[in-house]
Parts: sequence; structure tokens; C-alpha cells
Amino acid sequence: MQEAGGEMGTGNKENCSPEPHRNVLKTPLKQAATSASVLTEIQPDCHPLTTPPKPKEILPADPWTPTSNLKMLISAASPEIRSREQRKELSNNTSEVLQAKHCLQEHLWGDEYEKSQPSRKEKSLGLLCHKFLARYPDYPSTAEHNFICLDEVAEELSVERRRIYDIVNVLESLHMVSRLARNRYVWHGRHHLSKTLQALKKVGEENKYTQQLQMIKKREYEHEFDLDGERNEETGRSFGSNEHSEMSFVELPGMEFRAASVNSRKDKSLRVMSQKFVMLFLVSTPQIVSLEGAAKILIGEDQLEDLDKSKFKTKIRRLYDIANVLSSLQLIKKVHVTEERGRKPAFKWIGPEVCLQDTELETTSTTCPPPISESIPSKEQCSKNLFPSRGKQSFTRHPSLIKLVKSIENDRRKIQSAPTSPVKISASTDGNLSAFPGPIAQVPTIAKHQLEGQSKKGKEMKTKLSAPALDCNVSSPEAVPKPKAPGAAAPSQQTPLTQAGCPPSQGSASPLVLPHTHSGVSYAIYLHPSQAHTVTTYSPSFMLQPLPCANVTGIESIKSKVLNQVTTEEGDNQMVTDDPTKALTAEERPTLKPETSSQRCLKRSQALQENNVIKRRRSDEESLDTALGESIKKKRSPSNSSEMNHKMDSFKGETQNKTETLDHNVASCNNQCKREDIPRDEDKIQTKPDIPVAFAIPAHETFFPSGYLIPFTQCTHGNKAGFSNQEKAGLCSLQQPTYSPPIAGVIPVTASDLKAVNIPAFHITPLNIMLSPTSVAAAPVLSNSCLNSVNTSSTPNPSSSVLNFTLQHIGLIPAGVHVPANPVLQHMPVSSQPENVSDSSANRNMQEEAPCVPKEPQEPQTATESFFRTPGGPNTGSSSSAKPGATETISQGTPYIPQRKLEVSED
DNA sequence: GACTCCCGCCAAAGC
DNA sequence: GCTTTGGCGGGAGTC
Repeated sequence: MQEAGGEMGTGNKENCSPEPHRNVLKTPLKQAATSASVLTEIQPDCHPLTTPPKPKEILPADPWTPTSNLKMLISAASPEIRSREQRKELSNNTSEVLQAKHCLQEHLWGDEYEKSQPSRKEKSLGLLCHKFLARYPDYPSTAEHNFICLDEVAEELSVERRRIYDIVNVLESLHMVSRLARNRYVWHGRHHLSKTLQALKKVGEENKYTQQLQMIKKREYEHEFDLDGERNEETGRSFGSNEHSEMSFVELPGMEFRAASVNSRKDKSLRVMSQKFVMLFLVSTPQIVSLEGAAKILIGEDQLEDLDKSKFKTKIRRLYDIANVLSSLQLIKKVHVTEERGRKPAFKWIGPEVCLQDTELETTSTTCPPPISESIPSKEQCSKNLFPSRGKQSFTRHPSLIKLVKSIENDRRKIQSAPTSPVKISASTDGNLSAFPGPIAQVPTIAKHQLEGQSKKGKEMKTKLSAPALDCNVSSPEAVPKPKAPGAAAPSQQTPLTQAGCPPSQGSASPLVLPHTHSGVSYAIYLHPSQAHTVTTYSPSFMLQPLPCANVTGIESIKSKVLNQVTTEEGDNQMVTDDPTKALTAEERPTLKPETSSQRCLKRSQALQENNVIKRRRSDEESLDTALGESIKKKRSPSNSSEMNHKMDSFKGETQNKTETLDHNVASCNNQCKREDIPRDEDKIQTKPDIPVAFAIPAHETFFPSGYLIPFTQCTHGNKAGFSNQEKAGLCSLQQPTYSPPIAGVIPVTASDLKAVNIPAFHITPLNIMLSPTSVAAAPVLSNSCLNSVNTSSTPNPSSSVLNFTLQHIGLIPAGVHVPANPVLQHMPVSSQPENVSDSSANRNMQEEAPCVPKEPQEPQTATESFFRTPGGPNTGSSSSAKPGATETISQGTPYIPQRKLEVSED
């Protein structure tokens, strides 16, 4: 504070200023010294041209010289030149010193210019940082510790300490320095830089900064058109919603903040901001980030920036500070981006390319929940201040804690809406949870309550489970997610995909994932970008796509990459086996008894939920006890919990088996129906193939696993025993309409659930198709359009689309043919086959171009189309092809923009 | 006039 | 209670 001021240019101040402690000692001498050193540093080059030693500090003592002329000259000539030279020279510190001296001398005479000299540029943080960096080697020997004493540095650099803090904070964010104690830091140089950048990139990806950036662009784009128009509150919301703002400081395993103090203000800390800022670069494709955009993203909560421009300004200021330091590190450089509105300041990443070795992290993490935490420790460990705002508590670094936090946050969101929503369990989280029992325990109380309640039901379910009907539990979307994750077989299926999709660490994303577990349901939810970020993953256009359970899972986690894989994989049977949902579907088909089936479904869902809960809770023995409670109660002791778990497992296993059998039936039916893709594993539900599920997702589009499963196979009610495929299909078609409220195979999606997921109803459009009437009813949340469409279809024809699907699949009708159950659906060319893809793609294009989703949510076409997207390439390829605009990462947003606006309806 | 960003007040955190 | 940290925003320098 004071000291700083003193030291700085205003030497007078220094003297006057109450210099704190350190100054006191050194002050006088230092200043002299400092001034020299400063000069050297600042203008190492001072020698020739730049002479202008700015010895301001000195000046105070020195009398004015009449050399005002010199001043003039210097001031005129210098700034830039000096800075350049300085920079060059900075590198050559040694020589600089001497030069500086010379300069000083010269200046001493001409000192006058003093003031003029120390042009702002010379005082710039960037320059200061250069000096600072010049003091230490980029790659110090690990053996030796380069300690940094802030006071000394400040003095030497003749800068306020405050300024040093700015630099150090940014360096700290890159782990180039770490704080040892008060006033003490250790210089690490660039040893950890690559790791840090990798970690940051991961985190950035997890946080979907890319999408956020896109969102911002879209937003801007929109603004241009409708300047004042409703400034998409939605978008704003989305921003605000993003947890990113909350993002904690990313730490490397070995490097952590030691001072709690550091944490206290973390949330707003320059460190965190710096990391976020860097993330933006690392994540964004062009690696060019506009200051404005970055500020908006970083503001996060403040989304309402509009409201609070002062904050925005402040953020910008800070970003400049950070940018200056990063520039000094030669990680970024300033550029200008010309936009419609004009030229905007931006920064370009010129640092090292950061290639995520994700392979490990993601893959491992994705596939194996448990490993995730461990394998990826870096990632998650990285996120240090889990609870930045919370302050001190924050520091927990345990991955488990981190995950917990994330899960909790997710839960919060989700929970808000619906108690019933099983959704709260984010897939990712689930995976995580499964991986980490501990975290699971932290599931929000609500969830616990639900679980408990479910547990009770679970008892019943268990009893039922013995019966074939029990199989349902698998199907229950809600339950599904959890159970899979935890466990046993499920993990294999889902976990790989889902998790893969969403690395566990990606807490944010995880929540979205939830649904996948639901397995049975084949659908994927695409989120709008705006919303997306709020959720875990964000996709510019969200759409629900029907996915095979397996697919779903895969999708969920997904990052686009994963998705691709997933989609491709989906074709494979992989997923099927696990999905409980499949079982459901199977069951659904077979069950001729709509009502009963619906009821079953409900029960199943409950059971599933229970299972999920249980799995989660396994980690928590206690929770498990409660959940299992009565039925299992006998043993509530931890030891008992193990038993409980066993039971549960066995139970699950049974249910899975049943579900598998059901799946087999279904699969067989599907296979018959399938066109080219004949499900290889009949056992496994190849719902995917059957279902147009295969879709290429545009690169921009990311899948969000929706928390809720929507049963495609509405048809499936039947008994496991199942009917012939055709029969089943027929039944299904018939049944659906018949289904009354209680959705038999359908997983009830409640608005709350959706909310929980953060998926705006309208987002769900695609679901419409998928949704069975019952489901619709169940999920009022769905966007109006969706609902409308669904409802319409549902009532009269629960789901014409479904019928078409089933019929087509079954082979009753050609792929291209549509059964006009619903006017809406009629359009849809539902071809399960890839060829359809083209159509679908076209349709998609249509959709995308036209902001169908939000606005036209009802339109079945889009939804269906989305469903049918060809598996073709992985998301990117196909998607890109599919969506013209989408291909461009940045530009993508535009096409969707309208959608957003449309989205308004959602609320 | 907009962009940059220095400067230092002042409060929170730490010792 | 003093010092250290660092958020914050006024306002000056630059373009």
C-alpha cells in the first residue's frame, strides 16, 4: 500500500509516505539504488536513444534541471522505442544495469525529463513483469529454491508492492511461483507451465468455455440485430449460470496454496481470473479471445453485466492487468478483432500449444469412474478452491471433495426444481460417484430424501424384483443412472461412454450426464449453448436426440469427441447390455398391458432411482442403510452396508439380467426392423441401430445427457417374454396410444427434473418425438412446443413418430414412409437408415438455420430429424456436414441465435 | 472519445 | 493491532 506508492515513481511520496516497515529500513538507500536499478530495468536500453532515464524517483531529490528540452525530445521520441528496447534489453539484464547507470548519469543531468519519461508505458505492468521475470531463470534448477521476497523485489524494481502482487498473482496462476509465506514466494519458472496449461485446458473444456465464447458471440451477433431487443436474458442467464464464475483455482498436484489468505478472496482473485483467462485461450479454437468476451465469461455471475457495467469495467481492467503479465510471458499478444461494431481489443495465444494428454484422463476417467479421480487427479485436483466463495473451507483438494462439490452444485440446480427428479444424479457425477463413494454421500439432502423415499419403495421393488416385472427397475430412468454408475455391470456400459464423454472431473458437465444412466431411455438432449454452459456441457443447439441407452450414456458424458465415438459405438451393442433402460424398453414392448406396464414403469423408475441411490450411497454406508433401510435394515452397521451392497448388487444383477433378456427381445425386434444395421448382439439392445439414434452431431453441438430417459420404445411394455418383434411393435404402436398417464416404459420426466438438469424445456425439442404421451405428461417441464407436440401426439396418438419408427423398424412400413399419426410427425421422414441422414441432415440444416428449436420446438420434424441424424461421422464430421454454420466453431452460434430468442418461451 | 491501465484507497485476511 | 494481500475503481495517459 503505502510503501508502494512511495517507491514508485513518486519518490517524494515515498519519502513522505509512511513507508511501511521494509521501506523504513531500506528506503533511503534503496531508492537511490532502486532508482538506478529501476532505470536499468525499465530502460536498460536507455543508452542510446531512449536515454530518458526516468529517474523520477531520483528526481525528487534532484533539482530540476533546465533540460526541459531533453524532456521534450525524450518524451516525444521515446515511449515505444524505449519499450521495445527495454524489452530486448530486459532479457539482457546484466548489461542493462551498466547501461542503466549510464543512462542515469545522463539523466541525472537531464533528470528533468524524469516525469515525462516515466511514461505510462514504462510503468506498465507488462514492463514491470518483464523486469520481474528477468530476475529469474525460466527453468531454475529444481534443486535450488529461488525465493522471492516481495519487498525486496518491489524495492529493487522500484515499484509498489501492490504491483508486484499483481504480477505474482498471475504467475501464481500459472504455477510459475508459489507462495511460501508472507512476503515469500518461490520461483518455479516454467517448469510447471506445460502441466498447468494442460490442466487449465482441461478445466476450461470441462467448463465449456468454448461454448461460452460462442455464446457470447452469438449474443453479440444478436445484439447487433436487435440491439435493444430483449437482450437475451436467456443468454445472460446462461452465462450467469455458469459455474465458471465459481470456478476455483486450478492447482497442480504438487503446488497448492499454502496461505489460506490466498483462498479467501479466491473467487475474485486475480489468480483465478488469470487462469480462466488462459483457459479461454486454450479452449477456444482460434485462440483469440476478445477482452470483452473474456470479461463477460469471467464475470459469470454478473451476467447481468448490463446492469452492472461498473463490474464489467473492473473486470476489463483486471484483464488488462492479467494480459499484460501474460504478454510479458509471451503467452499472448494483443491483437484487434474487427467486428461489425468495430475493432475490438483481443488477445491471441502465442504460447505453447497445449495438447491434452487427455487420452489418459478422459479415456480412463470416462471409462472407469474410479480411475478418474485418481487417474485424473491432476484435473480435478487442480480445481482447488472448490468453494471459492465459501472461503476458507475451500481448500479441500481431495478429488473426492471436488467432485462432491461439483455434484452438490449440480444437485442444487437440479434439485431446486423437482424433488422427484431423479435427475439430480448427474451422469458424470454418477460416474464419479460410483468412482468415489465418498462424494456420493454428499449428495444433497434432497437427493437423500428422495433416495430414502425411494429406498422404501425400493423395498417394494425388491419384492417385486423377484418377479419379472422387477426388471423394470432397470428401465426406470431415474434409477438407472445411478445404479449403472456405481456399479457393477452398468459402469461398463455407461461409464465408458458417459464418463468418457464427460470426464468425471467435469463436474459441471456431469450433471447433465445424469440421464444416460437411465440407460433404457434412448435419447440425448442437446442443449442450447446458452443453457449448455449452465449445464455441464453446452451445445449451441440443444436437442434431444433419441439414443439408445448405451448411446445415451455415451452421449452424456460427452464432449463432442466422445460423442462421436459413442455414436459410432452405439451401433455396436456395447451399450445395450448394461442399460437397464433397455430392459425397460424390452419390457415395455412385451407388455401388452399398458396400464400395468405403466405402473410397472413407475415402479421401475422408482426402483431404478432407488438403485441409483443405493449405488451412490454405497459409498455412504449410512445412506445406504437408510435407503435399504427396512428391507435391509437388519444391518445398518457399516459392515452391514457391505452386505447391503451385496444384496443390492445381486439385486441389480438380477434386474439387469432380466432387462437384458428383455433387451434381447427388443433387440431382436429391432434387429429385424433395422435396415442395414443389424444388431449384432441381440442380447444387447441395439436400440441404437434401430433407432435413428445414430446421429452425427455437429461439432458444436454437444450432447447433454439429459437426466431423464425417454423411452423410445414406447412400445415396449410387454413382458419380457416378449412378443415377436412385429408383434411387439404392433403392440407398442397400439399401446402407446392407449397408454394413459402412467407411462409405462416411459420415464417420467418432470419439469423439476428438467430443471434440475438445467435443461430448459424448449431445449428438449427432440424429445418430443421420443416422448411418449405419458412421458410428456410426466414431464410438463418440456418446452411448450415439445409438450404441445408431444401432447398432441400423445393423446390421439401417443407418438406418431414412435409409431413410425417402430413400424419402419419392424418393417411394416418403408423407412421413408411416415404414418401421419400426428400432423407434426408426419413430415418427418424417419428413416432409421443412414440414408435418412442426408435427409435429416438437410432437415437439420433447416432447423439450425431456422431457429427451430426454441421457436418451433413442437415441430416434430426437427426433433425427429435430430434423432435420425446419421451416425456418420463423429459429431464433428457429421455435424459439420449437417449443419453448415455449425462447423465453424465460433460462427456456429449465429445460426442458433434465433433459437435462443425463441427460447424465451421456455420459461 | 475510446481504450489502456496506473495508482493507491481501503478492507479483508493473516500473524 | 499491525502487516500483508489484493479488490476495486478513479482518472490520467495514449491512441
